[in-house]
Amino acid sequence: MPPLQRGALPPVVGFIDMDCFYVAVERARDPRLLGKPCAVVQYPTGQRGRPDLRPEDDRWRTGGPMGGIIAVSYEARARGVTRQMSGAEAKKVCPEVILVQVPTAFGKADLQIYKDAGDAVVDLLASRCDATEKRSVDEVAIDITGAAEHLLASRAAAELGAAASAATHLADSALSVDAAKVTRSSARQGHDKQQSRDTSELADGWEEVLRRAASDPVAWRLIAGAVVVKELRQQVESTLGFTCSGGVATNKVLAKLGCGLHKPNQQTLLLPHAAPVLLKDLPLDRLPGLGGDFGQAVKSRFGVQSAGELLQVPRPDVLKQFPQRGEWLLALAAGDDSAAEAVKDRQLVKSLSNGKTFFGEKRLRSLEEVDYWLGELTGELHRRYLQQVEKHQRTPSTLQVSLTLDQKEHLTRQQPIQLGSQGTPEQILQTAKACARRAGAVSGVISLGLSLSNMIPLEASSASLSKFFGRKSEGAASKEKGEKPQEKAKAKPKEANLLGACFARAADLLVHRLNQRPGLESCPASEFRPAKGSRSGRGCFGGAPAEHPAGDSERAGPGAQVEEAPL
DNA sequence: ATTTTGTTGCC
DNA sequence: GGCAACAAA
Ligand SMILES: Nc1ncnc2c1ncn2[C@H]1C[C@H](O)[C@@H](COP(=O)(O)OP(=O)(O)OP(=O)(O)O)O1
Ligand SMILES: [Mg+2]
Ligand SMILES: [Mg+2]
Repeated sequence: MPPLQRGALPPVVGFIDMDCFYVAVERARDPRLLGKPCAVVQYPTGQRGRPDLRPEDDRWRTGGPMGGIIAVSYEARARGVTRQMSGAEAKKVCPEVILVQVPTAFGKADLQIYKDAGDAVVDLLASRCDATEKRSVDEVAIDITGAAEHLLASRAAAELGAAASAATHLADSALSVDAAKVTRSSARQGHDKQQSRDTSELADGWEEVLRRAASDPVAWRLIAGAVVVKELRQQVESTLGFTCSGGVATNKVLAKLGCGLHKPNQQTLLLPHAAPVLLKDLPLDRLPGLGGDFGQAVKSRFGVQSAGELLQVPRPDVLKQFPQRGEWLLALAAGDDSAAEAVKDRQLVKSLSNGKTFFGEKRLRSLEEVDYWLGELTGELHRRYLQQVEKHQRTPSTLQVSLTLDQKEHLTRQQPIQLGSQGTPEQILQTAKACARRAGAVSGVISLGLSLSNMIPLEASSASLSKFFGRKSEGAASKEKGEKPQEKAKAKPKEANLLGACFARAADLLVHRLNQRPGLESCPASEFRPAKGSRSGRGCFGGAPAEHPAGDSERAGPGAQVEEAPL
């Protein structure tokens, strides 16, 4: 990997998470919400033929059913409002709370305004980053090694130190370590440990850090990274009007962990020496991949609660209980770089999906009803598909239908679809119906979902290809957003697959080398199987397999699927 | 009684 | 390539 070869030094990784994001998007549209306790709700978007609520309509909810809360302002959090509450419950604990309903289109929630806002953040960040990875609608991981090194070379050390320390929490400060002790569920709600931002706390520890960093190149680059993140956050706020929190560390896991320690509108630097301090009492479920059944199994298997406790378990015991993932697990609990994937350069989503659930009485009882809702879902997805063609010159090649039937059975059916640049809703609907028929969707349908995936570039113009190669291999800020270079789609009946076929292999290798590193990485779910019937409160829409990562030889791999020993 | 997106294992 | 399961925001 020519451009970013940095010898043995680890990269400088930043992580950005927007503050109460959907609320922030609504506040940017309607400043009356600024400073007020408010929340965004999804009204149970049910019946056929109800008028849609467009983004520009008055969407404040005052009476009737209030829907479920999906985002909460910090003012409302302080008064006890939480996600997952119903609007009515929120009104009980906080009568002043303003509830804004998400727009609807095609008879269902329409999240487009939030997606657009999230994309704008990614675009802005990408201007200064070596790699920009969209992690969710409101999160971005960034490789800022280049920008940090540039600052180191162009600004005086004292100036950098002053700028970083004035704006950045240290992850091993007393306040940070306290913030790390709360479990995932309480951390998500926001708590006082995260919020106090007086300067005496910020100063805590910085003097010594700056002294020691003089002879520590890794630390110095990270400190410069904190300045980069500070500037990027400022730019996001002034350009887009959203505040966010930031984290800086040598890998994605730690950067994200740091990011979550102080919110809203704050940032945290997690230097290598702080990792053990922070992880010692960190509840295991705060680590990525351990927030679900697997994390619970790890906890109960060893009788541990924190990452520090897990590290006390004799290594052979861990490896015996979790042969495939034991090494990864221990590296993760230690905050080791080898447990985290490199920051990928992917600025766009890999799939477009939507879905709707039909509870109880609303269960779909006939083929006619199923087809009606497939039509509504198709309408929305087609609109989004056209947007991808226009804005990003790419088209999906797989359609997946997912549905839940009466007895909780969940099924998916997929098939290739050729939409090119001018696909029609009818084309999507016909394919969707075919999939639904194969799945046996006739009556007792509790949920329906559609997904378009396997995005491929439209138009194998030599321009788009050489752009891809040229920019990437020079390593300079590439504006490519991460589509698969192999397999070009025909924009029109013409344009065959010539260049695409020629370059597919080389492009694949190149992308792979830029995006992947060897090592432990990844956090799958083998070696742990949930109890038989234990699939109760989970989501309905199985996502679409977006694409194959063209797996590099040695993963923790399939082959030896090992059942965990019973308790 | 939510709606998305991404990953991995297995065939 | 197709499908199920899991994890996350
Ligand atoms: N379970 C969910 N269902 C639907 N939408 C969700 C869910 N979780 C999160 N979202 C949406 C709404 C959020 O504003 C947005 C970003 O999530 P997240 O970062 O976890 O919280 P947040 O941005 O609202 O607050 P915070 O300031 O704590 O980050 O994604
Ligand atoms: Mg957020
Ligand atoms: Mg988030």
